[in-house]
Amino acid sequence: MREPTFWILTALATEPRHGYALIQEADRLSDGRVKLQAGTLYAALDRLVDEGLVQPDREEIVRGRARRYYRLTDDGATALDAEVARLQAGVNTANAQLSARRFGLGQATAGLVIA
Amino acid sequence: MREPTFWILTALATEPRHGYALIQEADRLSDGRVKLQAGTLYAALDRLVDEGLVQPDREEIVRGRARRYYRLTDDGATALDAEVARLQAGVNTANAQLSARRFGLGQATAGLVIA
DNA sequence: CTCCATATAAAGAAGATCTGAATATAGACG
DNA sequence: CGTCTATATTCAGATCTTCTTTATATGGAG
Repeated sequence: MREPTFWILTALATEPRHGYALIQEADRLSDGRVKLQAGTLYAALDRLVDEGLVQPDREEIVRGRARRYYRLTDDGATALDAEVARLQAGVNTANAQLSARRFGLGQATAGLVIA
Repeated sequence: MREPTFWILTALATEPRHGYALIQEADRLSDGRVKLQAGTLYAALDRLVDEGLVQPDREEIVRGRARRYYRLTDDGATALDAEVARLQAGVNTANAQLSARRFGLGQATAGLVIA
């Protein structure tokens, strides 16, 4: 699962949202780090609907513009759960490796003497 | 950063390794979940050297075959560190969203009465 | 003698994302 | 009154990484 997809599912986890709202929610949830591109978003939504991770929810017309709402399916929540576990495992492994690296290189600290 | 790249940097964090050893190390570190493809690996190594995250270390000839070792640069370690922090932030956010979802849906537990 | 593990390389396809532009309307600002 | 910005979706084309497949080479196991 790629990052934009991950953030779309994450943003949809709490409640149904329409495309444009997802762009803002991903931005908010990530403290401004994730800027979903419109092209990426709508293509990903179509794909996620095909895969059954997301479902069309309802459609509203606000100020002449259609808002198409999507919601996370149970399969989608399960997939996001699995992805989170996978990512956490990778993060833990990388942290352990980086710690070992620092241990190997930072030999000065091992010889630190309290004077 | 994509996953194969992430695992290459993670596997290189502790000591220099050659390509084939990286395939095995990524497999081991991920408990068999990550199978680096040879095509992916060697292409990624070239790219990472270009980007300065990895450096050629030394070359050995074992049983007529060349082993080209690579090691993680300080920039590479910094990049992996940053990636780990980024991933952890995403994981935390997704977990919070998934918890909120469960809270919203699993209303039965809120009304649980000790009889 | 063939199969398997070791070790790297390179070409072509696949697939998600990115870039940029198009379309449409309401409200704000000057 | 006209322009700019925010809202909202769509599409075409490019990019980039990864995947697949194939090729090459050799030592050891069966």
